Amino acid sequence: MPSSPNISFVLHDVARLLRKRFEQRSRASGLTRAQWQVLAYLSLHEGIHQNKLADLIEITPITLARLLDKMEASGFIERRPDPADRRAWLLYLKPQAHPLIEIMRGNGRKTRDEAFVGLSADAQLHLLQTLSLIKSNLLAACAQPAADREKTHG
Amino acid sequence: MPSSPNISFVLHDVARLLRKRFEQRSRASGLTRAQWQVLAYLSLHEGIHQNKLADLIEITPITLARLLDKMEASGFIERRPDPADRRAWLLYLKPQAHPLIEIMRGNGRKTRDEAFVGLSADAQLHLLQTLSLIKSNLLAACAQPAADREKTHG
DNA sequence: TGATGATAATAAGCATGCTCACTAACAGTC
DNA sequence: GACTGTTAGTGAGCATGCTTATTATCATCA
Repeated sequence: MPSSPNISFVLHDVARLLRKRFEQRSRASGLTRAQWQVLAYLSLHEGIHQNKLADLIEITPITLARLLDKMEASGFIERRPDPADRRAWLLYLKPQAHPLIEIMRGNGRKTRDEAFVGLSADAQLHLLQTLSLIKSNLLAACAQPAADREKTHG
Repeated sequence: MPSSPNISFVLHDVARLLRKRFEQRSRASGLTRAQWQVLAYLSLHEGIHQNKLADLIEITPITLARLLDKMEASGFIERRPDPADRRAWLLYLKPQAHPLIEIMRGNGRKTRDEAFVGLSADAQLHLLQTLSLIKSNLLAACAQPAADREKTHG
């Protein structure tokens, strides 16, 4: 990066490359990385509302809705009306999604194995903890007004 | 993440949140994170070809071309014909881009400060080195055929 | 000089993420 | 029962990234 390599830019690059590699590997399955993430969370929370699932994944409800549209069309998931609330849907996996879960989990593992060559298990754990800390810092920051004129002179 | 939080997903989340926070802060400037990255690299390599700049940033040439279209329309950069090659452009900053560089650098610094609360300078350096290693692993991996059927049974 | 292949840039089309705006339904309250 | 505010989901439109394909030009070799 400019002057010294900027940690934010490198982090972005790593995220982009992880996605790219995962999708190179998963092209045949019909699932993208984002869709796989939805499936992974949903498999642990069947019957959830779109809203709550979006909260879990930490994306906006509309972003999730678009993903679900595609996954429903592909036959991976199912929206059932919520008998208690006519506005809402309950989300379920379709049977054909189940075998994919193991395959995609394997693809994720292979991709991580490639990415983490030269990193000990300890180093990986440490990285995960560091990233989790940064994530919670950012979640807190994003919730604040922010504004770009906070002590611009300081 | 499913079972144990998955390091790839967390990494993705962090990248997304970094971008989101940076753009919350920079909305007034007219530059997005990606455009700022282009500007930052370009400021160190004026007169470069689009091709070479895309290589530096490690995005595809078409992705860069779209960014440059917008930045040219906004008056931040300039494409000049290469007298030695009628296919190519030479890229230059426009004068009004220069003051933005310092502002955006400040925004980046503020965003990182928020993100890295609780991380020592040593820890940040360590993180940068770890991410750089992962990035080079992934760059190498992405260049390989990959295929999703490499010892699926193993 | 003319064919062959490589290279610079762009076009088309998809995926994922956002903000902002909207509809429909719910939950209270008067 | 009507009014108000909140909530679930979606539509429109933008930004960034990719793959694949196309055009124009260059570079080489016969």
